[in-house]
Amino acid sequence: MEKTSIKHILSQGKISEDYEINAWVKSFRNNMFLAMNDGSCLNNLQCVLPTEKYNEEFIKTINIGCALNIQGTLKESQGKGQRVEVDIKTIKILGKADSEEVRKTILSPKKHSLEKLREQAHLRVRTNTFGAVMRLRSKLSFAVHQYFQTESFQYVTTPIITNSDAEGAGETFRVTNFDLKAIPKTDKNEVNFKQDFFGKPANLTVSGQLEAETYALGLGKVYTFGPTFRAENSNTTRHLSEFWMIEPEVAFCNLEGNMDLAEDFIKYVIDYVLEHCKEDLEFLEQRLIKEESTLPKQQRSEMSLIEKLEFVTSNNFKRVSYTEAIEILKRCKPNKKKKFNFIIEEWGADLQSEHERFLVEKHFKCPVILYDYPANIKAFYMRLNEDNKTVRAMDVLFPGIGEIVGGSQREERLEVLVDKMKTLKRDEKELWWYIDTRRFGTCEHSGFGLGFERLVQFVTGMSNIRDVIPYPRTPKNLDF
RNA sequence: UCCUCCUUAGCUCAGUUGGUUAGAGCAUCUGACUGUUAAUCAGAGGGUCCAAGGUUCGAGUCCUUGAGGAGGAGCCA
Repeated sequence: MEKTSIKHILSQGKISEDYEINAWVKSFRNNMFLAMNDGSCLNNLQCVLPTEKYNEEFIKTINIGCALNIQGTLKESQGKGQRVEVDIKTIKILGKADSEEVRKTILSPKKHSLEKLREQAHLRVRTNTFGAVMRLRSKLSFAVHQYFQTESFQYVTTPIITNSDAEGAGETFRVTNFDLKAIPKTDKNEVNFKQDFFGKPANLTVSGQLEAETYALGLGKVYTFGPTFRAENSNTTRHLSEFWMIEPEVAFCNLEGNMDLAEDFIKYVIDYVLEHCKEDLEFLEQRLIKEESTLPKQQRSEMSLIEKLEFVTSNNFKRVSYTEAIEILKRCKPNKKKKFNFIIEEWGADLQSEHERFLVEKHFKCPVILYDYPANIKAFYMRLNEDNKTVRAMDVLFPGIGEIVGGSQREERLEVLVDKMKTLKRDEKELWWYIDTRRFGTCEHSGFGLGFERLVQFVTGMSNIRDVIPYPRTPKNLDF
């Protein structure tokens, strides 16, 4: 007999046919009813044990958490909670789970806080919530590749170890082979990197953008999807030290095209999971409703999870220039009544998350793309506008999670780029290869970075980014 | 990194102005149960009160420091 996934049995199983499954026990009621789950889908398969055929000793070894092999016949369920169930013909215990030990873990059949589940991250994937989140994460990554591949983008893997920390995107983790107890020093008592593995300082990447740009200027349309490392001491529900980032980069494309791409891409992947992960989304939606039921009505979400996702895919993102945003913020109530911690007084102010949240959640009530920011608050590689004071930058802002995409049209003019690097004291020698591309057939090009975990957060409704990645890495946390 | 709050049984939490032997629900164990749905019913066991130091006749409770966690801010994706 061929082994079958529970997903297949529940969706396409035929009554009176025999099936074989390998799965874990989710609950065992009345010494008779086994709720089995193999991770292929949210729902369990009920398997009914003919109690008279097995002795007490054997039945006692079956516990929550056990891995079992079951063969049996599919039939209509006599009980009410499920459509079909399996009458067990043979049952084998593949892996035991001692109930005294199980009760100390989050496998024990009761409610557990998300913090407790995080402490047992190796077991939390066996819960309904994390099973749903991780299946959605998997489908979302597939949708990411599917979108770009059907749009004729080439997948590029940019280096994880880099020699540059000049990208300006954040603090880096150092990579070294040195014996930390005896670090070689120079005559001037500085670290002698010539003796390190690469012969120069090495870091984990904070962004594949600069490398991706060079590849776009050859392959035309490229995207990266890989791990990214930031050593900032950020302790928030939106930051990880190790996260996955998607960075498309397109030659012969201006900022408008970039915004179109970001919007189309996000809508595509959300549509994809709405179509392919309905069951898991419905479960997460119910979970959210239960979670919010303890809150006062004003703090509850106006839309359910699926309504929110459908709203995003069926409405245009509101595109607002930085200058327009400042005008709106200057005139808005919380600014006039000094409810903001940072009062907006004049053009040029950096927008704080309270301002972004006001625009997205209160003023426009839909995803917002802000563009054309003041040059002096943005990175060196962003293209300077004709006004000489703004750059072609854009941020996509989402309700609840803030900035989900940050991107720009890149500065393709050699002189302007080099001038900018001089002003901002960037090391031109280190980025010679990046500058070089502006010498040989330079062209208008654009791209953006999208934090994959923030996307998973938005789609699953999980409020903490640590709950949408298998093993979160954050300051002071490296437990698995 | 800054601000606020939290840390008591396997889990979630209560614990009065500092005062005998630290409680509850769930989970676990034992027993009952052939149609259960987080099964139910009866009984039992289970504690380094986060750590170190201090105040006190006496500290789960007060003070100091440290470690973790949560929320918010900054940085950002």
